[in-house]
Amino acid sequence: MSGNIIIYVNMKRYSPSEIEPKWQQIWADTQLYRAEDGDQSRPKYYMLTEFPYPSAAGMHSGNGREYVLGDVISRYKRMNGHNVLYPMGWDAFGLPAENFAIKNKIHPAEAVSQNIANFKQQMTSLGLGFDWSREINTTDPDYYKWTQWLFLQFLKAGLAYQAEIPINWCPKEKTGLANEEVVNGLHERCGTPVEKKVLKQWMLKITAYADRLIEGLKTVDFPPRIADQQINWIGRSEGAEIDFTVGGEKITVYTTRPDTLAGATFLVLAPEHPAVAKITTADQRATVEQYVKDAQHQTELERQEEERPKTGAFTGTYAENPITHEQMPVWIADYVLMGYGTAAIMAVPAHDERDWAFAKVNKIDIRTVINPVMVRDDAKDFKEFVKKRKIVATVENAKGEILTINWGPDMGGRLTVGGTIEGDETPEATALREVAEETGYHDLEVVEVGQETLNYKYYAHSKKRACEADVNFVHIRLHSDKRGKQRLEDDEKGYFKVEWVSREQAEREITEPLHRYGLNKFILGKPFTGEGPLINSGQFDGLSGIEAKRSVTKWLFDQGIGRGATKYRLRDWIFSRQHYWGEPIPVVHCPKDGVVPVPDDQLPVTLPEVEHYEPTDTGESPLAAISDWVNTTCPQCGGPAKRETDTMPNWAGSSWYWLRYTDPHNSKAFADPTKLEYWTPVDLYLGGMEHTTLHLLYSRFWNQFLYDQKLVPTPEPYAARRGQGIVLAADGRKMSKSLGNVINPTDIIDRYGADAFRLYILFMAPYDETTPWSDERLGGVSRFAYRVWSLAQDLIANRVPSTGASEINTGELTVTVDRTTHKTLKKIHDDLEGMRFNTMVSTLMEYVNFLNEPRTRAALTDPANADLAQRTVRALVLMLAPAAPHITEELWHELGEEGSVHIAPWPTYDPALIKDDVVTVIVQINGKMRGQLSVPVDLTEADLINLATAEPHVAPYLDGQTIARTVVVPRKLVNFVVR
RNA sequence: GCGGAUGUGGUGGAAUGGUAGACACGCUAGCCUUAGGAGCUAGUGCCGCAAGGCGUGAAGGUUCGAGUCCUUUCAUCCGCACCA
Repeated sequence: MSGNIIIYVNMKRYSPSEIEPKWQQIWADTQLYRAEDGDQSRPKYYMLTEFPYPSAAGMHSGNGREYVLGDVISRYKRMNGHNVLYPMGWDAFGLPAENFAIKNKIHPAEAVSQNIANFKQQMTSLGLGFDWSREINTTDPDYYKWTQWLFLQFLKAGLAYQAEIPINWCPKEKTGLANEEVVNGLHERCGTPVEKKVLKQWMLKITAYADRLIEGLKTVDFPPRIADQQINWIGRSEGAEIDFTVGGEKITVYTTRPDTLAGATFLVLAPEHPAVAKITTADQRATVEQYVKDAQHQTELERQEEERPKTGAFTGTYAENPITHEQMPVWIADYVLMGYGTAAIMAVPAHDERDWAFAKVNKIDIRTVINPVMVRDDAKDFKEFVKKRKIVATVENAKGEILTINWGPDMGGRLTVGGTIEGDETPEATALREVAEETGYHDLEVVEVGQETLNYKYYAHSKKRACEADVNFVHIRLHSDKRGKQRLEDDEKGYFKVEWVSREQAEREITEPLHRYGLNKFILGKPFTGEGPLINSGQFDGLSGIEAKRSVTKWLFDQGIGRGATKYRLRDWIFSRQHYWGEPIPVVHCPKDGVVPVPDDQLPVTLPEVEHYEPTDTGESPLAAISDWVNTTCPQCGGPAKRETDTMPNWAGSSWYWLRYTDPHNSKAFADPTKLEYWTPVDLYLGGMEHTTLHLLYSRFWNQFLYDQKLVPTPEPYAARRGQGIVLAADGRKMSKSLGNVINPTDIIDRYGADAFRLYILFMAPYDETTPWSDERLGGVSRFAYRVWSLAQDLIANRVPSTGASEINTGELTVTVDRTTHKTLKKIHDDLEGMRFNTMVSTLMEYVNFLNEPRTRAALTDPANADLAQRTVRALVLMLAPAAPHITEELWHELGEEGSVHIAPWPTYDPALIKDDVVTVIVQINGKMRGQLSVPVDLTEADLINLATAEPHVAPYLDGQTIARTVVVPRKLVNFVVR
């Protein structure tokens, strides 16, 4: 290999800092990445990555990963003959720009344009192939004119409305927030605890599309975690609304469990429920008003505290349970939320944990209406059961400890007291008897006998038969420690220990389902929330599950006091912000005509030039202070009127931006229908997981609405969505300015070049995994780029075939090189199609390592093999082009090509060429690898077995053994099963 | 609590049910030199001098054969969460 040194010395050096800017300039000048509208000669491919908010900090490596992935796919698709649209733009409205402007005393637009220039430069230096002729900016009046126009379509369709509602208010940024922007009671952007404030807000009726947003997911290719998260967020639930008459007022409650209606022993309204004042009796008024006041002053954060005791206030009024005809007190409590369902519930303490806790605190009746049914796995397949009657007794002493019988780990573990009901004994009597017999304690008091009978099917292994037990539960308290002799059966003596354990220990260790049920019911406050046959429910007794729900709902409907109902967790989208730097909501308030949309020919409603952008304390937008702007004339009657001063949230511009890319300069429409028809839907949308329930949901909503308005051609905007993983800092923590562990793409490019950065991004992990950055591993990938360069230089130089000379290297090696090339072509193709970029890079590394093996490299640099060298280096350059566009473009031109490698056709593999004629077959004994054979592919099975039997490592294992079975997988393995 | 995902060397990560650890990083030893953030050679899952044995969070199961399929379980991460 000493010859290499000479080659290195004479070789043109690989210098990313020289070739990368050179090609970036040429690509820009030649508009290499320009997408052609309406080109029917090739399939279109719309590759979309989320446009960034152009912050002052510049691009971070998270953006970098996303755009590099999109770029690689774009380039691959383009080389495969697609008309690729890969656009980029700026989502530049929003508070950071406003805050930056306030701080630095410049106009937000100015701050934005500085940041954009910086971003664009960074993107270019990464070699990202965006079609810049389609660049958009949400803060450009030519763009937000159409954001406003689209908003007016919602308004005209009745899906935009104003409502006086308590909203999430951020006291620091002085603006209202969408529910999606509140995380754990804090504003997700600035971390300030969110308060409630009642304001008149513009709302978009996204809930009207709740079902469609769920259904639409079935028609698109989203990863399950994204689809599930959206479904979860929408939170569809089915149940019933039930009307109650309370003090002359009709109160409607929502429940998912109409089957438990007979178990409802009280009603609870949210403190903000409009009927509260009307139904409260005079003597309760002071208490109720105080409670409502307290609830108002709580922040979201306080309201979400864990293990918060259930508080509430009694209104003094009662409602009647329609099944039991019993009187149910009506309470208010903050565990019932204003925003969900009907803000009123029927409380069923026996079958709901929260209601149970509330009933306990406030001493309200608990009425059990379900007999639980449990089937242990081992009894599933049996038809016949031996019937039994049993009790489980949960015994508590004065210290709150639980009486347990410890059978030890192998004999059933820790239990409470259980036993069989004999003759016509009552459950209560059985429980007292069993406790005394098994533990000796006899000074006992029965606290409660459960109303339910649990049906339990199980297989008794000791007796080898399937049993069905009807079980009653008894809660017993120990009066004193007085203890007599245990009276035990012979098979019990000495096998268990009687032990008192703490509540916590009992919760950990008692796992047997029946004993656990008693513990949950009496001690832990976890009532049974499953389904089973109804009891204590009059005419509905015996019905269970769906059947019970349906019967009760139908009965309610027939009585005229209820109906089936579907509710969603999703709330309508609060679309108002009280800030300067956003799209003005394009309506005018006229004292005569009310809310009047600004006519299309007067759009856009542009932001006025102002001195101050600071938000106000009143909850009014700063625009309200600009009287020149606010005071206008009514488009309908021409009289004096005022402009709406709220602006749109920063999600508005991104709710339709992918549509604008198809026709970014259109001044007559948000986009030409034929261009929309050609380009949409987006074929692949790559973005961050954090947008799943925000931008991704909002933009699907807009698109579905626009589809209904016949303004866009497809119901779903994105045919496929993928989320890239987060790039962590080298220390495994999230990158953050405060930790000082941020990787700046520009630094990496300066040191290693864009191609190395891109290759490392692809190589570091599967694209959707969160993974730490590593400078060391980046160095490894950078060395790979150098190896490619030096290899390619050698091969390119070997371009003149020697005339007449016989090939020094045998034809066999030529075949091997070509075969490896074509195998690699296939693998790279498969990996790109499957988005397995990490293995794509490692496959290329293996390929280069193979070509660099002394024997191969010597052959490839031999003038006799000039043709082989040329086709090999061309294949390498083409395969590497999407990942490393600069080095490959440079080499492509050194190969004598005029055009760009990025519009060269993607190399295809020849299936005939990748077939091996010799394969390695492994030989196993009982599934363990013992030897290998190198054999011709077409060897007969009999010959293969013969060879395998004789293999030196294998033969000793077969000596004197009987071969019970021989498994042969052609071209793969032989497995001898011996006894 | 609900929903989703993930567990493989010192590290990032490879493995259509068929040789576990590809490709890299790091490390060890050696070579070379224009002394570099370089390059080259060899080695590197664990135990063992070796033969060999053991190894994919844990325990069962299916199979000729399991990292991969099934059951149970533990741990970690992400999202939601008083949603009736």
